[in-house]
Amino acid sequence: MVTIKDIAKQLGVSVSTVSRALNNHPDIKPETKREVLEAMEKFQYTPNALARSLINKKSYTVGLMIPDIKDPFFANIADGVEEVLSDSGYQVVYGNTTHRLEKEIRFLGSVIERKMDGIIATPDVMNDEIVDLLKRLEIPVVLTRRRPPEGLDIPVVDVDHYKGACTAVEYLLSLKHRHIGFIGMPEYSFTGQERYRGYVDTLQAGGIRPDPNGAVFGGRTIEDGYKAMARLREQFPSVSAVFAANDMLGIGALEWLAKHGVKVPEQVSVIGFDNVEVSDLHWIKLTTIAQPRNLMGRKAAELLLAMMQGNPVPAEPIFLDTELIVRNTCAEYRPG
Amino acid sequence: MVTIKDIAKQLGVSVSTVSRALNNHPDIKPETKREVLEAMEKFQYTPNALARSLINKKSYTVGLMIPDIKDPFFANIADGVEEVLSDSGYQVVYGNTTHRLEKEIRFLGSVIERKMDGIIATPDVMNDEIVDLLKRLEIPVVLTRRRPPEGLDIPVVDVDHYKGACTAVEYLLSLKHRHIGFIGMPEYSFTGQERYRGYVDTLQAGGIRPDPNGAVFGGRTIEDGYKAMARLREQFPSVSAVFAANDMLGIGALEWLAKHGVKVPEQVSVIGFDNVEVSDLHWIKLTTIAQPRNLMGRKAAELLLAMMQGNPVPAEPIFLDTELIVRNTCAEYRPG
DNA sequence: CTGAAAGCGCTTACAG
DNA sequence: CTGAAAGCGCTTACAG
Repeated sequence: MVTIKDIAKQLGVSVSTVSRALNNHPDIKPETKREVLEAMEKFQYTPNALARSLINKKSYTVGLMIPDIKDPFFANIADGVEEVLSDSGYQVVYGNTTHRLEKEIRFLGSVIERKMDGIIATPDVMNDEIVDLLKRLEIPVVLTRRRPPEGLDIPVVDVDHYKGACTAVEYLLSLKHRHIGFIGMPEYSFTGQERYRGYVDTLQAGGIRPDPNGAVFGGRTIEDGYKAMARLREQFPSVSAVFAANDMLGIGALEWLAKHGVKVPEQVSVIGFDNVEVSDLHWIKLTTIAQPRNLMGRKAAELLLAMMQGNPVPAEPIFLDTELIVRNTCAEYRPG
Repeated sequence: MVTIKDIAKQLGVSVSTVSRALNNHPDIKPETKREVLEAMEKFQYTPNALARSLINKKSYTVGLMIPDIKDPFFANIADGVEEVLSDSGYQVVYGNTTHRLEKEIRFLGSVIERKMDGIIATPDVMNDEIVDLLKRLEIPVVLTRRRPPEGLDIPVVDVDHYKGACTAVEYLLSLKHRHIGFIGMPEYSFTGQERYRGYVDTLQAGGIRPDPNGAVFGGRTIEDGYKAMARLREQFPSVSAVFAANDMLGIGALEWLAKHGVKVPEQVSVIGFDNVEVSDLHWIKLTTIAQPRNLMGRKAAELLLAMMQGNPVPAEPIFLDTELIVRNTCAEYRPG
């Protein structure tokens, strides 16, 4: 491996001079600089980033902690993050934690040891241990998809789940539906709660008292949605439209309806949330609420960039707008 | 930030002693070691990995260069890679190159500068520039999904596309189909060629001369498959089964057939390749050839690990077996 | 403009 | 068992 010293020796100059050429320092004769640069080229010199970071106290490295890289949602965020960060000369180091606390802890340790300059994180769950570690980090942190606990002012970028849910239900209302069911995620899920809250509030704003039998909770998968739809039809037979808290649930509902000969959207309308790739498939064409996934990543990265440059942390969470994507699974209510 | 020096000062010992405690060096009194470790705990000392790497010439960092993290295929490989590497104490640094040569070059530069210990790479295309850079790396490299040029013995792990294609066509043959069409990827695609080769050879082995009108090439997407199916039916009207070189093409074909009232599998059978998530959807249930994606990542990582420990490079590429996944889109040939 | 020296945070012979 | 010293590859005052 060729170092700054080798180049210096070759040229009979000091390492300081070589370093100055490398760093575009003004205090160097253009002539000398040219010679050094040529020698570097010739000997295929590449600077050692580790040594540089050690001195500069800046590693140009950023951590990105996500629960599951296989989930297209996070893959898209990652893509957005990388887009802006790598253009600014940062290397992003992924921490794919597979929803395991132990992996999160390990990664956070790595972030400290490797002197990363900042981190964008979506902890699987925001428990005390994680919060504690996050506090100890001493570097800029931005949270995606999660809220910091009271008192800790870590900036956040997320989608406005509540508003998105309102949009979905308003759409159903505008289609004259009155018996609107809800298929939800597990009750402990924060995003699930927000979407449910949007559902309830919008119903009430529309003068409808939410039927206690109108909502079923408990999952995230197609299979969960399938079962939930079965349950919903049973306990809330008048249901003419359903708001599924995510697309997978919606697709599961669609599947149940298809298998049981219930026509969508003629007999039952379905709207989802997320705008997952699959939802646009010919056979599905699920009307849904799109989240700006790539944008979320970009925003988080821009925020982090600003913080790493010493700008103040925004006091308020950044909530990104969702978008209603009308496809084929919702229609105007027709009695009977 | 607390360093080894701070700990030493606190305890009135030398930095060597602290270092020895940190590294489980045998030459240290257990008593002393305990004290040092306690002090580290107390002052929340974390070693500086940059400084360590600089001396040890080992960064415990591995590069993973992939064309698109949003592609579930690569996300799954990445997951497999991370599974084994992070368990061995390595941090994996993703290089998401979005199919851009310039990003690949930049990432490879980063790999050198940051003194990564090895790299697993899927270059978008294997051109001279990339090959050149790969050669200059001086660290273990393993290729996934790509072949090294003649003469360069970089180890490879990939799926056996040829054999997978043979399996697919043999299955169709076993179903008594004789007029088997092929919907292919762009002709320059290596995997596309391999799968086409499997198609042609298996047909011939079955005593069927491939009809020149039986194959159409040109894409990878659902839309491409849709158009290709239209073309195939036109130029090869007797087609009773089609082998689509990937699932997206297969799904596109399915879509065309559905829209044109051609019953699958009663009138036309379709088999894909990849076993993409979507292919298992209720409405699709595409019979296909599964690639062991996670396993590919794991194998590549294990290989790299072995190489980083100084083991010799395997001379032959590692080809992983595919698996026929029978679902609902293929049936026995029925004339008429 | 240039070089010698100190230092970033650590490890590792070497001497005791 | 312990410490002083050299060194990993670089940067940056400081002096000239």
